[in-house]
Amino acid sequence: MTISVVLAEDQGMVLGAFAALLRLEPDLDVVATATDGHKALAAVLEHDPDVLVTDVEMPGISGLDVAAALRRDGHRARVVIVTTFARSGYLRRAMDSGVAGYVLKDAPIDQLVGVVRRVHAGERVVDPQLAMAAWDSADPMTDRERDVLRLAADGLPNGEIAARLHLAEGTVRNYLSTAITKLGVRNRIEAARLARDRGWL
Amino acid sequence: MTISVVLAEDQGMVLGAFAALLRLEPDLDVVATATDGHKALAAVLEHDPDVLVTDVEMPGISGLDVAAALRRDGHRARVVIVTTFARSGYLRRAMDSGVAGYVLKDAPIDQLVGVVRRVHAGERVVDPQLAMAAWDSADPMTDRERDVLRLAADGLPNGEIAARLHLAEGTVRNYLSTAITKLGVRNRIEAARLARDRGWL
DNA sequence: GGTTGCGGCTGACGAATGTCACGGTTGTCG
DNA sequence: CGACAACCGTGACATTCGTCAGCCGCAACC
Repeated sequence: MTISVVLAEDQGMVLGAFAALLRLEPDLDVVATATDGHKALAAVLEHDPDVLVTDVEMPGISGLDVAAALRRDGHRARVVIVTTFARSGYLRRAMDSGVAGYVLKDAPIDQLVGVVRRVHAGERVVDPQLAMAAWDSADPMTDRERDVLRLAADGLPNGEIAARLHLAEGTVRNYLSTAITKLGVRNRIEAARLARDRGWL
Repeated sequence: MTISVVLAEDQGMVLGAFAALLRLEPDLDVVATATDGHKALAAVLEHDPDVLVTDVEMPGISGLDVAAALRRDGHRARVVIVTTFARSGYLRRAMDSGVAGYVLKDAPIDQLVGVVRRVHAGERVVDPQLAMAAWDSADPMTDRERDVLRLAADGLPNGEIAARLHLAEGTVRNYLSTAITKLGVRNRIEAARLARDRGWL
């Protein structure tokens, strides 16, 4: 019995390479591919595959959002996330979204096929060293601090951030200040870098 | 007659997928793979391949640096750059380094094989729409402005930037100001984003 | 030789950012 | 209930950042 797979990845060349590779496995059947989150979701609904293999960072909606949507609708497809960086925040959100597997693009290629099979067999598979890292790095920021930092990271000045969030400018400064302190950095730029690297934005 | 290829790419899974794919072509022979710039350079020197296919962004030295080193030593290997983003600054540097081919990971997978063959045949191949973009987007910044912006992008405050470059703090502020004006943005954060996206840092 | 333009460099000054002390609301626990 | 802790929100104040006017050296050009 073959395992049907939908594959989503925004870089066409990588998508093509992964697809070609999975097709070499006799027990796997790549029934569709997609280059963004919306198309991935549509492809899953249309083809009802056993497994969805998806990148996190894609144009439009992310792979994590697709996983959350499938879980909400009670869809049977099991989701494997394949991503570039070991961002522990992503892993946490992935777990909350009921993702079944989490693999790094740094890993050897054989892992991908193996994880697809194990996930289809009912296991939940996470890169072990990544699972460790997720524990001791919980996001210390509050929702408001995250909102403000997200906008600050795009280069918006405080005044504009305040306008968008309907806050006083002093309030925006204060949230940024607490975020900077909590993260142990010197200014908004370093705060944004650190938070992004950890997957907290 | 087969074309011998060395393949360099830091993400193990992508490297494996590309390698597997190139090996499917009867006229291509992948003689070695590498996961960073140093290993790529060593592999080329050891195996003397016809073509080196390499990513730009890798730990240690970049693919562009490898290309420049090979050119300097007068090595016969022809270089194909495969990269994620259409950063026109990279393309410019690639051309200066004597790179023979430049492909985007967004492109379909068939292009990679095609470009390797065409490059081996003596052609110089660049994604056409990318070549257009490179023309009208020359870096308007001076060397000093670039130095300062690079450090500012890492979140260093002006005082520390000044110390590292042996400048007065006012001078640093001024370079950043001119850079911000030239790029047509509002502050250092937006300037850093824009310059990075264009490959100017 | 004059002058025109560009890049490196600087200090002064207004504008934005970061810090601090504080009040209001909500939820939890003894 | 009262005490406590956590988060949201604000204005005042010091620090940092961004802009401006200007000086120097150098190369291009008539």
